[in-house]
Amino acid sequence: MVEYSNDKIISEVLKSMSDVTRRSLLTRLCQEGPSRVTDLASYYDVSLNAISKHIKVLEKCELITRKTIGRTHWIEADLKQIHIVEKWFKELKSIWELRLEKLTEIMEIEDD
Amino acid sequence: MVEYSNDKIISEVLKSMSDVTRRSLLTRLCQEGPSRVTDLASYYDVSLNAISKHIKVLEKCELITRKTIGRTHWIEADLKQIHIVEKWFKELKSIWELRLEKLTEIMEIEDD
DNA sequence: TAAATATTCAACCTTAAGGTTGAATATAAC
DNA sequence: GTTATATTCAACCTTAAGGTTGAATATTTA
Repeated sequence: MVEYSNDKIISEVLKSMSDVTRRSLLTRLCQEGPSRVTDLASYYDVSLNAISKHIKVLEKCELITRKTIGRTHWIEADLKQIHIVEKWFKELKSIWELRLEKLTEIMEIEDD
Repeated sequence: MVEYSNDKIISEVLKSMSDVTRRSLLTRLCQEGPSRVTDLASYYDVSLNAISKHIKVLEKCELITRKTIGRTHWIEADLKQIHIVEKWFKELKSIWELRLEKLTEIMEIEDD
């Protein structure tokens, strides 16, 4: 089996979430459910355009989805991409554990 | 209880991990255990200085620790900061779930 | 159809990120 | 003590990120 690399996606998702405004937007979307761009923007000090851009960043890495009805864009959180990151965390931890196990083995052999 | 905000730390950790070279360094450090800067750098195409900078970024948000012995700096992974991010993910998910539960309640009332 | 509303596009500015090279520092080895 | 090794510091370059403003587009309302 060829396991293709998620590197690019993970980078995008992490970077996207590293901005405090975007994390706040995600939180708000989880709380409130589907929301309009203008309504989301009303909670922040920055311009509507800035929020529109943030939303585009989140959309690009699929942390949100957009449903356009007429002139209104309904934005909704989508947490599935977070699982990819969580999976990477898990892998990293297991790599760490694996080394510790090997280390313990070696020490046991040396004890003989 | 006053819950102080982890926002800044979370942003730093996420941003730090959003770079593919830094994630690779972390992985390698988990695999190999404490490593010297020069040895780490030998695996990458970029300059030693670039790696030194990456290590400083990881160090700043405490994803690694450094123990200097003579001229050699021993770098070691430290995954505790990852828990802070995982906690944030968990919170986000529970916020999402909470809304769904409320939504279900409302629908049940409407069913009466 | 004219005016208001919702949103994006485009151009621009400032700052930070990631890279480079060359020099500086500190320690170890000869 | 001179040379080699390990690492950082400093200055610089290029590109991208996040912000702004003003105009464009699309749709709804009056």
